[in-house]
Amino acid sequence: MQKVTRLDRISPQRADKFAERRAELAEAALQTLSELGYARTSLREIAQNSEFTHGVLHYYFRDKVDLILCSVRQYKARCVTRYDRVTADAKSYEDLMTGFLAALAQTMRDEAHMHRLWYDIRSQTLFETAFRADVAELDKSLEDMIWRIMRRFAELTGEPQSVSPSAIYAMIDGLFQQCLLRHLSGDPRAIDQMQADVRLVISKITSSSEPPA
Amino acid sequence: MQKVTRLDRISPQRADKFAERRAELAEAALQTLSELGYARTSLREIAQNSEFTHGVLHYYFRDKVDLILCSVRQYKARCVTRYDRVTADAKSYEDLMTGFLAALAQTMRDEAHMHRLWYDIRSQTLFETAFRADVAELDKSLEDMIWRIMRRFAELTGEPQSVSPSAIYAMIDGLFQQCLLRHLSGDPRAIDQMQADVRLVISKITSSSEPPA
DNA sequence: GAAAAATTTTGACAAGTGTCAAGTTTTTCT
DNA sequence: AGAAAAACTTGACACTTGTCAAAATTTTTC
Repeated sequence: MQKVTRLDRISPQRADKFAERRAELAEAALQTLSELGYARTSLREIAQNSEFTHGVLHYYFRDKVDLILCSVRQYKARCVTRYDRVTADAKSYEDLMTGFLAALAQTMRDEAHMHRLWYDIRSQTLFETAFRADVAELDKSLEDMIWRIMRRFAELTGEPQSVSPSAIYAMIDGLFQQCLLRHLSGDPRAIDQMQADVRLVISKITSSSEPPA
Repeated sequence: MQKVTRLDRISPQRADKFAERRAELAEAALQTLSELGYARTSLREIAQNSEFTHGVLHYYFRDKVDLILCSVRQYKARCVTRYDRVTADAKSYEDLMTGFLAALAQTMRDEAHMHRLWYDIRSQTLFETAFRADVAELDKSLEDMIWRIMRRFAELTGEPQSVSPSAIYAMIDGLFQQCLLRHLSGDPRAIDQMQADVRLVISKITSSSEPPA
């Protein structure tokens, strides 16, 4: 039992096994967090969503923070390429728009619980410095993801992009977050409305216009 | 001791006294929540930020949820008129813009902890149905507050508003939230950047333009 | 000023928390 | 197969949590 010096002089297959189990437990943590939220998630609850008992968590993770950080990183890996297929496939402005809006709607429907976990963790970051670095990095990755789409829009229209990547991301994120809350509150029009809003905003953003005098 | 039937047949001054203390304790709760965040705020901690001991909280509030709801409502009353002075005073587009951006910056600097509390509570709403109604109502009030400003912008330019109130609110809220995280993380350029972003976005939104073909 | 009511404190409760150490079981290696 | 290492379970610890009832205190009422 050397969970600390584990990565030294250990056969690669051993290390893989270790990492695999870590990933498995991190997955259980994600499941639990997305179900209960950060404030109500306990280690025992996480263990119950896995095949193991609560003690094993301290065999694979230093402490609770370590586990949650691992979970967040794992979450990240899955979602930062979510729209890349859309960008690659689009042949026209309307193509890209339709594809993007469809992808937004789909992830809202299928992964709403994961999204609420993300906003919960990011809010924790406003209080707890422990998660800040990782959350900032993930946030940047999401910004880049959105920016890739916006660059493609600009390519297809020929007009230059005047709004900064971080601002566009923040706005679309705001619309997405608003939709998530409505969607989880049972509003059936939430997704349609978000699609209309995002469409309009992108059209406004990607077209040049003079600011009023 | 009739904390339930209290409002019946009680002299108004008594009821006021009761409401006053409730407000006082709710204020202590706000203080604590904005300092520690929802996940780490306990009733004993709240009591320590007041002049009383923890037991008194159950004299004035049914339970923890009741207390927090009361706090949120109290928070609301203070902030939904934040920008109304700006709207009233502005004589020109640039006037309104400058005033709004200055007000945004000031509340970001002065009340950052309260803002992070708001985003924390709103995230809780994604999991807990208890706060949903109140948070939705407050969110709507904030949307109205922003809309009053945007209507004024439209008045001053003469152009009609094409983006919906909820969409504009969501976008500005997204920019504000992003700034808050950066600001609390110690980024000195966060506020300036937000001001520039908000300015650009409003100018794009309040000017008519054709969506690209 | 005594009785009654309202207010506040104190201390306890059951339940839940993160953490960890001492076992038990399983796997790996020779 | 037997020893050693790894993986996992169990049960406990010190502490915190929301809640509440009983006692102590203050305020009001007559």
